[in-house]
Amino acid sequence: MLNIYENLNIQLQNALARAFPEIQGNTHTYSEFDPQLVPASKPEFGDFQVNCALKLSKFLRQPPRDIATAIITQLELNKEFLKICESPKIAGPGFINLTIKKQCLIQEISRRLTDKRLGVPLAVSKKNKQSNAPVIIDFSSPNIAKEMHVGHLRSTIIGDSLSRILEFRGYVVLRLNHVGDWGTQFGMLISHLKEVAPEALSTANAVNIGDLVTFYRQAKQRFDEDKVFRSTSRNEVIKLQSGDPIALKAWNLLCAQSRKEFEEIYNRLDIRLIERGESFYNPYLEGVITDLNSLELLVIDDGAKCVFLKDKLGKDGKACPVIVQKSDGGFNYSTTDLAAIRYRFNPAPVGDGAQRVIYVTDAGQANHFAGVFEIAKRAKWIPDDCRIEHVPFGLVQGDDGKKLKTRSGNTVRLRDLLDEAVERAESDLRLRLKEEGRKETDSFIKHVSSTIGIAAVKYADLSQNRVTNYQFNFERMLALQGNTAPYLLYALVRIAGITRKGGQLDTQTNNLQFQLAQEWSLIKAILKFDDVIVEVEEELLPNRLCSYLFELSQIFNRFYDQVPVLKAEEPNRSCRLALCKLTACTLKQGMSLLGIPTLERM
RNA sequence: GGGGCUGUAGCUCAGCCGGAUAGAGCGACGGUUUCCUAAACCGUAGGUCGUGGGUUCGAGUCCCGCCAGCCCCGCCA
Repeated sequence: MLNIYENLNIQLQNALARAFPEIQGNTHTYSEFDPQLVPASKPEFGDFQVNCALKLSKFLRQPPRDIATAIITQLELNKEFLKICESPKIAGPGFINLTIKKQCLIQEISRRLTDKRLGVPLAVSKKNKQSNAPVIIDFSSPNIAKEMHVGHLRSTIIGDSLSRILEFRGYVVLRLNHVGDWGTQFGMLISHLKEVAPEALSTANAVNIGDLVTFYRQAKQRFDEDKVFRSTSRNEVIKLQSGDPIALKAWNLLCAQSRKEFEEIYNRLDIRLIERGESFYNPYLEGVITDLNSLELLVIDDGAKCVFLKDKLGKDGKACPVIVQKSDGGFNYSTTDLAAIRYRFNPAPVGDGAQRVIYVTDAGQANHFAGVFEIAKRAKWIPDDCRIEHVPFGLVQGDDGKKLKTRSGNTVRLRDLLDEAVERAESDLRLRLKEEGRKETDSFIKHVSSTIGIAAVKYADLSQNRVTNYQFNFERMLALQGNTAPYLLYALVRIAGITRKGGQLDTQTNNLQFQLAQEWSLIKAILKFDDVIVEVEEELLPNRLCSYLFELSQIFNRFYDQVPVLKAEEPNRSCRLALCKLTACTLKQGMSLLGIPTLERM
């Protein structure tokens, strides 16, 4: 109901200005002009409430209820307002409760029945020239030569959903996979392989990903324990970064091997990404240093080139440094991230010309990003009308509240985690079929259980506010009831059932009419979709979309349970079918923005 | 030592620009099926919003102190 909200808001601003002209001339009272129009906190209060009378009371030196009365008087003089809204009511200490006219809601519903975007407007960029400027979402970002593990789950799922939401709003979204393909750890892997498995560095497919992981672990251990190995590794990185052909070939082979593994997971999750690893920014690293140097931001400390942060204080009360070039001449992740920021905001052809850059990484990197963003801002690499944001998320924990591990204490591989979700979904389904005496084909069972399993993993993650740690639990996410993917999928299955039993969802919409409370609450829930999408775009919190879809499903299930559709008399039958259709479209669209496909039967 | 995040029902969590009597789900307890998939629906019980101050007409929400947990803090990413 975005359009209704905006319309009402303007009417209220006008009413306020007419009722109290004295607040108009006051320069510092922008907030007093705000009618504070918000959705009603409870259904009894109507659809919207206006909270400003209480706030204005002090400024105007009048009781809140008098102020509310004056606003209402002005509103009721306005024909435009009377078309939309029932007569406003003053409640409590001075709230104004607004109820939208039923005819107006019906109009909105019939408009939506023919609107593929379900009321969600396309975003209009503030600047015309920027309308094609991409939004960059940097997410997933696994490391080459490692398998994807549970640590990549949240970034991948949340980043994908945010991408889908911004794409739906009409932005050009660049989904960048900033894979770790360039750091010191890479040098140590190559050094180690040179000794133990040189064929891996010259022959394609000589080692599989599992072996690579083992080699990586060994290399890491040597790196931590052996000084000599540490310095050969660092040399190896420098060789690579300066374009040594042998090192480059080895590197390419390792990347190709890992890429196969990643692609498999992304295909299962139905996630598209453009791989643009850290190595991509290699040609731009030097430029970062020269730029920072010419801006006089660089300080050489202990042999390393650093930028000292303004606000943050380090250990001894001194400013906190960010190292951008190590004493051995090598660059590190801060340098890469700075080069990436510069490139992403810089106009083409040597940049992406982005309007907004979003990083979906764990909350542990908050300090790092705060530092890097500060430097980029001081270097003026971020245009004033552009945004850069770190979208942090908490740890994935097990039931014990600690970082999720396997029983043997290893990190959980993402592929194993997905396998288990699907297996559990399948055994639930088979048990259910047996109990109900249903017979289904194997391909049906496979399809349904893999859809449910993956959906459950995604939904469980997305439905929680991302900033808190997330307790991973198969039973809970696959539960047949509650705020889970299966519950939402089931609501859609019920609607599909109505279609199968002869309900034509595409019925005439000229003369919609509704009487029952269950119908009206469904209507109001459907109409909130656009508000939710716009809110998620701004706040980057997909859990708000999940809550909405859950509520919509609950309200629909109540409607389905208490109100007959197919057996109703006309015109109720057609009108109810229209609501079913809109519910289905809204749920499907919402789920697809979460990256979750839906089912006809389950 | 410095910084960040978190603390809300037995459990897992929502809570939007500060607004009316703090909400869900699970679990517990009780009910509903000649009817479109009961993977559903209806009802009951359950709270000192970590804690102490402050700001405000009004604080779970903002500010300050304290307690607890997790994370980060110069050559890993």
